[in-house]
Amino acid sequence: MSSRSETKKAAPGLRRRDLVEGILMAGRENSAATVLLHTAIAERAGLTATDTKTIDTLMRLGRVTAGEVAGYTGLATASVTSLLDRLERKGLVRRVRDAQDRRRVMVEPVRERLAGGENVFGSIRQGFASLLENYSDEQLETILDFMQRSSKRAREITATFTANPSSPFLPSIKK
Amino acid sequence: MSSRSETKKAAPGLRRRDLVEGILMAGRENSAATVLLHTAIAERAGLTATDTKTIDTLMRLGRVTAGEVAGYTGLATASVTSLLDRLERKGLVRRVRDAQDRRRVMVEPVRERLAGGENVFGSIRQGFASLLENYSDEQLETILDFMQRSSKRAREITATFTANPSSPFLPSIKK
DNA sequence: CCATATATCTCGATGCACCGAGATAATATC
DNA sequence: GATATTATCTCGGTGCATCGAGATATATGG
Repeated sequence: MSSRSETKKAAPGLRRRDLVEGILMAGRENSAATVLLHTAIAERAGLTATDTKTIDTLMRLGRVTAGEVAGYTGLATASVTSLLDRLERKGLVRRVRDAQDRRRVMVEPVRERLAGGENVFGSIRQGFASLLENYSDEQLETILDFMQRSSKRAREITATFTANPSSPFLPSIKK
Repeated sequence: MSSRSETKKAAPGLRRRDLVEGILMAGRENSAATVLLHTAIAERAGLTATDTKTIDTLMRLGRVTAGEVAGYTGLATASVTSLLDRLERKGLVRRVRDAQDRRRVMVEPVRERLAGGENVFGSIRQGFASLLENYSDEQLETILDFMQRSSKRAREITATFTANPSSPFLPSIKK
């Protein structure tokens, strides 16, 4: 793509400023590609953005109440009911009545269904795993460290958005 | 963070397997965080998934026709019209009649509006840029190389989905 | 137990992205 | 220069996620 100082492998010899610039650009590129991939997967499975967001949350947290789902998604409880209906009908989550407080409905992900090696996620995993063969152990450590810091930072930035509803976005967006 | 066994080459195969495993896990984590961030941004700006997808395409390709937007998004032309109406009303894209073929409408991104340093994207960039100060030049080269390969791979996988409508996804998804 | 609070669900209504079919305007073909 | 083709738009309609208000069931406190 951007063939400045067309060196072949990574980019040896680039000055640090160029490296930083390149990584930031690659980061945007990577974000866009990630979103497109997720969108394609969701579309294939007939899931809305809210559906996948909920599934991601459940995969992270395990088992939460329906009310907590409302909190995480920002939906009205009526909407959560139909959201969970959708997901349960597809076999992606399970509703379990809480034994302690039987008003509550616990929601849990059906992990076999979501992370099994025989579905898309398995083949995607394989696709990315093969990329890693090109790197030394030290390099893998660097990559791992960066990815962990990077997603932590992404979550921090996301939090500033969702927490502070009046933070600036695009200048004067018209509805 | 990774203050685990500082053994250097004790069990090379095993250690490496852990690294690979960790990176794959961090990758999922990172994907989820990225999607959440994008969703939060889009929501804040009142953009749908199709809107952001279109904007990403325009940022990549520059200027395309309305018909090409239909191709990239998979929308009917009627839907593209209202999609472009939405985006134009917000000042994010511009419609320009093609001088050569005046039936055609060229669509171009309003880059000042989308990538200016004073909006969210600028502050997000800043947030990620500061992460990079922790690494040596060699490490940055590794990170850059990996990110480039990674997004290339993501696009390849996405292509297999959109190209091959009957490839397997989740086992027996019920509508 | 009775009153009140809490968690989820049901129901009817609404908004909005999307679609198909036809209209409009410019271009290409003969 | 009549006809077919292409690119976009207009219009009416549809599906679906979401919502508010009220219903139902359970829990808690006096």
